Amino acid sequence: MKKKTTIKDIANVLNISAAAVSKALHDDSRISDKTKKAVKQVAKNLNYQPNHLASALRSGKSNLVGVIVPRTNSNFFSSVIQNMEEVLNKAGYNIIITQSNESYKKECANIDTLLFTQVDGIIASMANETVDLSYYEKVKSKGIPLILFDRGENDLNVDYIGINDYNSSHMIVEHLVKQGCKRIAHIGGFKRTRIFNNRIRGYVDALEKYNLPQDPELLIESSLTTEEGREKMIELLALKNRPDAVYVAGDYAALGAFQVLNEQNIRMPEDIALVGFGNEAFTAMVSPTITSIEQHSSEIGQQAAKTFLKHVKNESFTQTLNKIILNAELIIRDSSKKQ
Amino acid sequence: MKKKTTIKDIANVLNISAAAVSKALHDDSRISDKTKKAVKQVAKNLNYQPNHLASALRSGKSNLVGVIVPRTNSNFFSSVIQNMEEVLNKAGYNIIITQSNESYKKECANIDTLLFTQVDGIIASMANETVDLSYYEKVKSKGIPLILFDRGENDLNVDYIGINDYNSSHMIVEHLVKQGCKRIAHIGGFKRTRIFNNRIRGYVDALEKYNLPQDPELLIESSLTTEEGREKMIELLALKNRPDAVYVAGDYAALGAFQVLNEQNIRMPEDIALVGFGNEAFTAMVSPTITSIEQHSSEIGQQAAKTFLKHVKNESFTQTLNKIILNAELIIRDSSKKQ
DNA sequence: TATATTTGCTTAAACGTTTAAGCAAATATA
DNA sequence: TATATTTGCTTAAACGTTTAAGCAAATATA
Repeated sequence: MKKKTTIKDIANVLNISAAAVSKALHDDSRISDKTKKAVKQVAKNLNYQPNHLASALRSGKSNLVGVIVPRTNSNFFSSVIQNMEEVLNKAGYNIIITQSNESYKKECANIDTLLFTQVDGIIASMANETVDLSYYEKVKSKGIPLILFDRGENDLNVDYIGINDYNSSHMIVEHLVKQGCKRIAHIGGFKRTRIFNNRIRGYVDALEKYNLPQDPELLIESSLTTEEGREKMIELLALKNRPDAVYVAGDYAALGAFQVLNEQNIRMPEDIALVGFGNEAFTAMVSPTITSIEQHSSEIGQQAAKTFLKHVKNESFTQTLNKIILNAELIIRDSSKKQ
Repeated sequence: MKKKTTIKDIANVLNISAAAVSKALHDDSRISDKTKKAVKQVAKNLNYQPNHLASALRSGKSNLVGVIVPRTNSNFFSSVIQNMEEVLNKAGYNIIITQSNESYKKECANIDTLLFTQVDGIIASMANETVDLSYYEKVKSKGIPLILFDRGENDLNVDYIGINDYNSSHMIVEHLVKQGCKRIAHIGGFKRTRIFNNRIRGYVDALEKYNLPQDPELLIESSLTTEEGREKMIELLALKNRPDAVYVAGDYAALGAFQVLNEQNIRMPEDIALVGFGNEAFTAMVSPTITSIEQHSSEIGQQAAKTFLKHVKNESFTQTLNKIILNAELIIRDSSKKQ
């Protein structure tokens, strides 16, 4: 195996100290331009690659940011990650992506992995299962910057970037009312998760605002998987008094509902209007296309990264809480467009 | 900020040397059970977390494996990664995921990032754009294990895990022939990429085997994006003599073709049978569902991880090349099932 | 011309581990 | 009982950086 070039090798070639080389490579003002040029040239010639482990160990900074997402194979999360990465790379940080697969256990393992790798910060979106926040408290107590996006909890008292879920529900209900819908159902997530609770509250308040009946059998909590979307849709269709619109709090569950409607030859939007949430790619692929909410993933990713950078910049007075709430956008498609 | 617990803190508590603590934590046989127990207890009490950077620096092993994929938001890649991760985690390795977004430039940057992070190995699937292999040669020349999957090049002469693309094309053509199709078109990838070349060869040879005409206008190369899938389908429909089946070498491009057929009210499979490649989730979501090829992503992920582990186990005689070629599976769905 | 400041480096220690070498005490072997 | 081996540790160096402290030479200031 070839020996890797170190700072000492460069120092030997030029007959200067390793310290001078290190400083030259970092453009220290106390090193002459002549030396800097010479060092950089030799570094290039010897194909020098800085040993990240050594510098991280010495400086106490790994320049690594850990990311935890429920999954990467969704448009939303992969776009958030991509934009986050772009901002962080420019600032000299690299990211380590981990997936929780919506499992609390895996999420804890991921946190351990990231702490073990000595990341300088963690940006996370919590798993559906996560209720116990002690693992996240652990991160906080270590003094490592923690930023949540999309799925976050207020109680943790950390920076957060997300969309206005409450308003999004209002937009959806308003749209459906305009289409002439009178009995609007909501297949929501679990109330214990903040964002889903907000969507539910928005839905309820909007119904009130537009003087629509608030039938308890039209409001269903679920885990928002495709399979549960199917089941809950079947439940709704079994009612004596069927809804004429269904707003599902997640696109994957909306797809389940969509499949059931298709199988039973129930027309969208004529018989039942359907609205999802998340603007996943497939909502524009299926027929009819599904109305959904665009969550501005790129903006969320950028803001999350910038928030992290703010943290490491002025490490002294970090604890001014940043809550960034973006306005979502309703993408109206065929599944709900009656006119 | 709280000072982190180190091995020395534990040593001080027990009045033994730091070296003894290190050995105790690693269950060295020359440390007494009594000491081991005591050390582990104190480590727990003080909430000791080993400093990965220090051990990696000293031992020359980072226990990190770098992964490069064109994108994570596809079923195939996210499943490969998940399975890879499972195997590697069990062996004490963590993974760093990076995306190339099908860009050669980003791919090179990713390689630099991973080398910089001192990964112990790289598992990659190459970007569509990648033709120049010098960056991968760089990895090889550093003596870092390199394993390719799905998209790999023979010339690099490294371990590879993938499916039998040639046979897959045979399966597809055979299936279409059985459905009574006579003019089978192929929207393929670029010949310069090995896997797409194999798919094309398989298609051509299978046509010959079943005595079907080999019309050059039915064989089209493309970048296999959804947009290109649309364009190439439109081209095929413009022929005087239309095909009665279209085999697209990627699901996203197949989706583009699918959309065009739907828009023009061309029935699948009656007018034109459609087959994709990759078994992306949406192939089972759209209507009609799209026949596709399952690439055994979980198997590929596991095998890639195991191949890496083999490399690090017997580092002496590494260079026995491993090429693992799995048989793919044809998932027959409505878009091609005439009977 | 005498003193102060700046420039351009060196020296030495440190980050938190791991590991080769070695040593005394305990135990086994002849 | 004398020697050999094993057990259970310690000592010291090392991995490749960064950085505080310091020093001589060069330059600026009074």
